[in-house]
Amino acid sequence: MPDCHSTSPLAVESEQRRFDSGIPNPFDECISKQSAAPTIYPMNLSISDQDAEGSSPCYFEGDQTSRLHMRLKRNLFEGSATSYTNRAIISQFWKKTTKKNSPVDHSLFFSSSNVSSSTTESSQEDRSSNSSKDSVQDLSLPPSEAHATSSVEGDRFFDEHLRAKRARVENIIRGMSSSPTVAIPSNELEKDGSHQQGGLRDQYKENKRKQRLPQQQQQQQQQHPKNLIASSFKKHRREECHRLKQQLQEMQGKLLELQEKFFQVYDTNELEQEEEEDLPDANFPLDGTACKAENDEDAQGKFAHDLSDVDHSLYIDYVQALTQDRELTSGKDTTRHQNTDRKFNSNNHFSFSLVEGRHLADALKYELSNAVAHIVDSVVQLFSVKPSSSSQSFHPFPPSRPKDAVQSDSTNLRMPSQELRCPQEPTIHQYFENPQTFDIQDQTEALPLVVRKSSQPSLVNPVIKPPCQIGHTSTALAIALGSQLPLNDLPVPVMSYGMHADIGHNLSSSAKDPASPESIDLSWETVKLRSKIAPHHMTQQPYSRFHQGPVDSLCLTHIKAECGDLHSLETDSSRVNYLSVSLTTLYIQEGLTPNHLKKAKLMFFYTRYPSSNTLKTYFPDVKFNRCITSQLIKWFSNFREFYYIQMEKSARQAMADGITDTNDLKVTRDCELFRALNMHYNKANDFQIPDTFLEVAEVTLREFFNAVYLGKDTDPAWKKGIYKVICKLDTKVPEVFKSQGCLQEAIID
DNA sequence: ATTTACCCTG
DNA sequence: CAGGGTAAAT
Repeated sequence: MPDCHSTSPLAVESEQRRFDSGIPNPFDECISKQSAAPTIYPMNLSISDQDAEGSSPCYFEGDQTSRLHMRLKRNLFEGSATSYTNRAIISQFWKKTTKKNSPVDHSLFFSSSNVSSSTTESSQEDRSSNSSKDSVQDLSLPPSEAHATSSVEGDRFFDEHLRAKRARVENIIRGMSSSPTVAIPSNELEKDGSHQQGGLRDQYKENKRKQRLPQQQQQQQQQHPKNLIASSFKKHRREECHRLKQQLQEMQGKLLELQEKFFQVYDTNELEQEEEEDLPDANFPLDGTACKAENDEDAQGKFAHDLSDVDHSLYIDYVQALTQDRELTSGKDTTRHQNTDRKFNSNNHFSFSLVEGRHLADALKYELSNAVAHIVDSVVQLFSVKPSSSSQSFHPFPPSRPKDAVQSDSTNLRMPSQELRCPQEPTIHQYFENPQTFDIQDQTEALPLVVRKSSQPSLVNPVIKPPCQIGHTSTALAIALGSQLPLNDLPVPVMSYGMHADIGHNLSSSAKDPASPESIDLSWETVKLRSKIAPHHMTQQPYSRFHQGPVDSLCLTHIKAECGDLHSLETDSSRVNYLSVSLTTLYIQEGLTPNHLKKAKLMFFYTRYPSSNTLKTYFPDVKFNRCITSQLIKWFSNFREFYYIQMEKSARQAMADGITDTNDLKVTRDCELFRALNMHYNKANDFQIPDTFLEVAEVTLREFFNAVYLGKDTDPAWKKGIYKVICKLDTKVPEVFKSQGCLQEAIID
């Protein structure tokens, strides 16, 4: 398969592209996703794709809180990375608390929200047939009564304020509930007698509503008097659902206007944002009652998407602000709390009482500490395990993940269940699945490659037990421990691949086909991209810590170059994430090893210009990516460099020796040139250099001799022609090199 | 604009 | 052997 020198680069590139396109690389897939949506989140707090999937049914059979939960989690993906940790934790907390006592949490988060309180009522009605009257009454209770368990000091300071605020909000709610266009199927709200033709409603109907509502809605409003709507809705609930939603939109619009009026103190900037949210919001909470009552799945699915994203972020911001407030003021500074409450009340449909906020803050702190403790325990457990011990003791991941990785291996890399998995894992599991095809020396030698350069692995005498005698995970652990590297110095560069692949690809996993061709070749661009991300985003990137490690150990030149500016990005905030990810990296440890280098050198006897495809064929145990490929190509480039230098030197020596006829130039196993080459490519002298290589060397030597003899060396590009000739002399590498035991077998030759 | 190869240095 | 600069190729 020799090809001329001039076309070799092209061939290499084209072959590589073909390979990349033909073989789906999970890593590349993840990279592409990541590049499309760079938000990151820690492994241990990662959210499954199912959770992120907006159409996941599990969130539609639940109550509004479940939907909100989903929306919150989705916001975690879509939001900025700056606060993802907190948000993820909050999401966890949310899930946990809503499972335990969702009704309470309803009121916890929504009790004082005019919008969501109706939702709460409806949810409770659906479940327990409680009258809305009772619910409203609950809402009317002061915080101290509504949450009798609260013992937080300083509640009294806010009772008056909160009571007044709640009273006003409830008044508005009642007014809204009694509106003729309210699409509440049940009569509870009407029965409770609390509905009034509120002056506020009329006021806004006259002043603002017509300006804000779409034309279509105004027409509908005129076409359907309140009684007609109520009756027709009862008779034809499903048929009227669409119209109902429009009416609910209208209600929502009025509600927003009421909020604006009610909290008119607040700036106009965020009001604009609210107006943008007008339409999506319109379908949400109030109509949740109607839709749930009529059991309209379509509407439910729509509603699940209609909770404004701003609500989530604002909610989280509110939680953060509330927590901060509490820590700063210890419940004494009422002004700050009031400001916080009012701010979020005005711009958000969420609302908290102080007591509720404190409950939430406490719960969040508890969950945070638990999460940290769990991670620390996992790490301690991991690194207290001895290499020879069982692997069962180390399972930083959900139990299904490694199993899944093993099962799927590299055969079906597009399985949705794998999208969250680090794409490097299959390789490790490949390793474990076929230990005989891997040389454990590869792994043990990989890390000290730079640390102790002098060590030369013996091809004939493998020292280390085959990995099949060692637990799988503990083998990986042994690799890490055997390297005698501190945790911080675990080999990094390849890991950063896995990490940044993990980091963001989930965000767009549903949006981008992982197998799409354009998503394959983006891995390296992603590395570059991430290296240029603003520091405040990088601070939470778990792999930033790794870059102080022995980067050279895995010889990933480009990563070293590209990510060099990440050295200064270590932050304590990444510690937890770093720990969790470092566990992952034990699995995805890979790279070119000294044995790979030795093998490449032996391959050089057959091919001087191997294509990337050839390299991939003959290094089946290497998880190829751009960096690995570049490294291998660079190796051969270095081989060629040395080779041609030796040739030129020998040719000049021959000319200095008075040789005039190229036929007198011979390359034998006894000559100086051969010894130099053998020393370089076959230092252990345990490989029988093929005769074809001697012939190639002889041709090369003659080419150099002729060039020098003819004085072509004055031309700066005088070697090009020689390269062109030599590249055609590549011969096929023996098949034995494809197998893992190739070194031993080849040596026997 | 990106990739690749060559060349040089350490 | 890796890193970096440069130029050529795509």
